[in-house]
Amino acid sequence: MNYTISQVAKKTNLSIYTIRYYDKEGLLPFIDRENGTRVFHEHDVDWIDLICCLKNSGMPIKEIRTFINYCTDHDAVVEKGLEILIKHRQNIEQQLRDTQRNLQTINYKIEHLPQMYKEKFAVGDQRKTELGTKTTEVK
Amino acid sequence: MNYTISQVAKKTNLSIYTIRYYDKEGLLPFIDRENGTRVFHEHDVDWIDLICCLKNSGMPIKEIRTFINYCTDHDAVVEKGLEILIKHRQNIEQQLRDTQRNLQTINYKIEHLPQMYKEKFAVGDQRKTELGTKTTEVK
DNA sequence: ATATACGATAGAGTTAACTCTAGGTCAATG
DNA sequence: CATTGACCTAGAGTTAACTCTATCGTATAT
Repeated sequence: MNYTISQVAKKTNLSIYTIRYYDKEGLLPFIDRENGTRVFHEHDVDWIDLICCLKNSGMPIKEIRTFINYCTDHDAVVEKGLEILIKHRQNIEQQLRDTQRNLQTINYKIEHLPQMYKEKFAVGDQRKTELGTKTTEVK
Repeated sequence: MNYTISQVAKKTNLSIYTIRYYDKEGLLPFIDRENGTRVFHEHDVDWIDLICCLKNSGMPIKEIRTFINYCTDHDAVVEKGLEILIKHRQNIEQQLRDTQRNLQTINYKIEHLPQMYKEKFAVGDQRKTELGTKTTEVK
């Protein structure tokens, strides 16, 4: 089964612009052409899915191109490509930890926002800056 | 205890440029000045930490400004600010799921890369594209 | 035969988030 | 009193990743 660029756009949730941009940037050197028109095969979509995973997890286009080059270069082949994926997996694992920490932080901040507000911005009987709160508030 | 901009830069791992940029963008309307020079207090660093958490978890500068404006605006105050944080927490929870999915995907792709390579790029007794494997290939 | 639709390219424009440069103030030091 | 170092602003420059425009080619439908 073959696909046109607009069909692949739908399947991958990329815009047609983006797919052509990726091709221009050397991410899709394996796509066939018929009279200049791109022809996508089933397996191409698997590769594009991989590219999307790398992009979604923050790998820059240039590095994705390096990865694809390794994969299409018959000397380096899979080993070098695998090396990149395995290294990138560590990034994703780090992202996971970072996001978990962000979640903890925001939970803490949600709890403490009223107090942070009071300490810095509250007006009324107290002064506006923490000079005023220093009387009631101890660090 | 007061801090200069370069001390805050070290504490927060932001560059001096970035801190001034954030100020320019209205993220730090609460910073005091002495003869034009910024003076940072302890509580300011708490607020900058919150800003960093929001930024690290993908909130755009404009939205962070909106949040800060709510917090410094004595009419809207905490409720509106809390609303934004609570809504943003959902984004972070989504990021967590997305990252977990990315991790699964990359694990799968690491396992299957050799096969993906064979299917699309392998040479030898077979042709280079899948045209060879289907003999002629019909649309 | 012309309009419509879809494909293509080259290259310009956009956006976010910095990052840096030029030029200036001010306080302490030799 | 000149130099050094840290601060300031305005505004220009950078980078990544799109996103769009202009223009063209081809095929099908009316």
